[in-house]
Amino acid sequence: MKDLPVAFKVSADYFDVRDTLECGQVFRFKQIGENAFAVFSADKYAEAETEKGVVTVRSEDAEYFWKYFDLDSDYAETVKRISAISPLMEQASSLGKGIRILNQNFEEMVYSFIISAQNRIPRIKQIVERICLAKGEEKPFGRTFPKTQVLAECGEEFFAGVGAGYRSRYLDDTAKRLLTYDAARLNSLDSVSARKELLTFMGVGPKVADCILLFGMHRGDVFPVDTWIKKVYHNYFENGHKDGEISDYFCGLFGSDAGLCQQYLFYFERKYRQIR
DNA sequence: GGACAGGTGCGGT
DNA sequence: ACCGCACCTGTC
Repeated sequence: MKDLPVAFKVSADYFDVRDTLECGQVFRFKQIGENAFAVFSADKYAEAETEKGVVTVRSEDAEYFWKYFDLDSDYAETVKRISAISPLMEQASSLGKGIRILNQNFEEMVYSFIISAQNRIPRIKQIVERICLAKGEEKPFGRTFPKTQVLAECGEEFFAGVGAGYRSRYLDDTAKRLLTYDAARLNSLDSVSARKELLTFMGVGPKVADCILLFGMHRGDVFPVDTWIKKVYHNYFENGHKDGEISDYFCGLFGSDAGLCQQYLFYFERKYRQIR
């Protein structure tokens, strides 16, 4: 969009827009140019273009996207810390150092990651897109992600209609529950308690709960375990843990950097080691 | 055709 | 608490 004002410009040293968007934490974005991406979050919109080592973000909501892209955090410092853990972490963080953990909308993350269960990214994107097209508010840049008040009245059939499959029941149930849910109280809890609480939502298991915590509540001390991470564990960390213990194991290993380490390892395994 | 996808709920031990 | 299995829908 030409009339979109420049919100800010930042160095691309620790900010690779493509890697950040494609590492599986966000489902509403699209490539709009060779080095340009459009990003949607809740009811907000931005475009990010990278040229000569500088990322230019255009948006009406500068403050929102500054926080969204986590630009107050010093990733150089974190990468240094993670690199010191082991040669593998040094390699993984060196490859993924452009990835930033986004500050996304809590409710959008809840719905999106319920959809993500046993699903591939292109289809997750497609289902989310259909939900926005059908129930989102129309804006100059496209459609917003619908608010819970709207989703709570859609009914299970609506979600089935957009291709959510057996997750439709979970989405419907969760929307109705979020309607009267105290998210502020959830935010006040530590990550372990908040995780326990999230597990009581239909369709939210350990993996989805961790994704909501990491991407929707900015809790860096959690470690989502999916099939890729299981491969990572068995390939490089095998230490006799059962699947259900892998998340705790990595949290103990990486502490407050766990979430970012997960992203680096995920990226590493997926992009550069596509062996089985 | 069947196995699987960035898992989870459920019923059986 | 810990298994094993079915599950919408696409794709290979």
